Amino acid sequence: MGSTPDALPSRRRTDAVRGPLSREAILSTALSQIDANGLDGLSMRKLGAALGVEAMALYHHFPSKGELLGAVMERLLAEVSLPPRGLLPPLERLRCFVRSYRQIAVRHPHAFVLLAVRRFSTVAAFEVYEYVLDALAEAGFDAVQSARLFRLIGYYASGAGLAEIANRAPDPHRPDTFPSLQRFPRVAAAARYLRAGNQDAVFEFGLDVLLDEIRRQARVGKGARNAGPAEL
Amino acid sequence: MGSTPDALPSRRRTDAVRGPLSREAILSTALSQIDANGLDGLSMRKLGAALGVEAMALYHHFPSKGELLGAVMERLLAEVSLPPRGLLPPLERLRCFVRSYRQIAVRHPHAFVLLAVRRFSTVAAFEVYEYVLDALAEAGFDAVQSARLFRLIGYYASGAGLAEIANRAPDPHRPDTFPSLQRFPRVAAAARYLRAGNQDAVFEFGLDVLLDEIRRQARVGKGARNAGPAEL
DNA sequence: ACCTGAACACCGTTCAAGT
DNA sequence: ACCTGAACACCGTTCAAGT
Repeated sequence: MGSTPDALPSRRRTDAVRGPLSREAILSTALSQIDANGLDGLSMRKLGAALGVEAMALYHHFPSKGELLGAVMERLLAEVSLPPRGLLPPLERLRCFVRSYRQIAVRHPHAFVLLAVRRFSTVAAFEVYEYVLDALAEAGFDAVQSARLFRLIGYYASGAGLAEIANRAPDPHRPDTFPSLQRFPRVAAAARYLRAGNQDAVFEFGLDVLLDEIRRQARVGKGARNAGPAEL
Repeated sequence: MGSTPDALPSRRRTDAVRGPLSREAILSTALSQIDANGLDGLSMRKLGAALGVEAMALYHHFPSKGELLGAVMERLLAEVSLPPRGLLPPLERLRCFVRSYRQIAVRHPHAFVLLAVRRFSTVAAFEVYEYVLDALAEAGFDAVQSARLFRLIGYYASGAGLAEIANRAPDPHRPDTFPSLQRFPRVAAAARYLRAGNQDAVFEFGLDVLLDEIRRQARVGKGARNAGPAEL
């Protein structure tokens, strides 16, 4: 029972992460735990266990669970792709942003809730805001118009992401007692077009609508005579 | 210490709710607790205490906390106003729906998260779906188009509601370390138009855009010659 | 039928202690 | 500096018991 010379190390880590604990290792394990077991499935104790460490060790790297989840958010945001200015016209850059934002929800349905629900004003978030506002500026909008469209784009992006989650995953907290469609003829008729398989198409349709509208607003702003939608 | 004749009842209820526990009383107390202390602030034990009852008594009315929260969702949904068919043209009915859906977020910012995050297929929800799809049908859309626009409206409604929450309430889990605006000139310029005070105006602007687009789609669907937007 | 009380298996977090 | 172990004040839920 004493110290055996060649004793196996008592810590086992499920990931290929070894050596001293790092913020990086903690965050990626946390994210994969959330992906696997949901937000409620993540506890400091289980996260510690997955890293081969006591729960309290985590507090040496993050002051609280809330702060840790904030860092997970930042990590999610880093997945959004923001193609550089020169590469694409401004409205196409916006399209890329909205698409890849929604992809976060597709890839991390449980974790995406964090982005939707928690307010965030971090450097990573501000970089995204700046990117979007910059594209709007290049499209010819002033600060007021940009702010409005910024919000509109945000609504669409987070609404689309949430719909992605809500429609794919069944609710673990509640058994699905599906109401009979007899009483809801319109819902019955639309049901087959509302299935998860159609989501991508619906999303792209909505995105086109959104961008068309922004294009239209740009034309109005410039005056109808020298409208140049081709450059957007 | 025995039974005194005129002993005050040992239960005290914070609400004006008396008599035997009812689903109604539990739900309204639960909602006001969530409004006051947030979703995480609601526990079965505290809810019981607020009702002057042991936590376990609640399980006689709801099988689990999840089921209780589901019933709270239903209650929130009941707040949405759906003016009857004859009273307003279809697109104006949609406007009412989206507006009042967002008002749930304004009135119950903490509880609204439930609606946004959890999937729900209950009778109350289906009634709302049917209402929206019916308005779209009256506006002349077939099942495919209706399904698309239904989703689009849903994105906008829940995105707008969430933005309402995120921008009003500071995050309790995370101290706000606001990044310096020096590095973000566009954000700095738009900041004053993105304040909470402007939210109503931005929302109405976006809603107009959404409905304009739906009107346009309706015209395209009917063929350009007999377009009658006045009736929408 | 409706509620209680004790118990079980969990939480996040604090704090003193180890190396 | 980095981690442990025990402890505190909570959770949701089960189960047997009370009336």
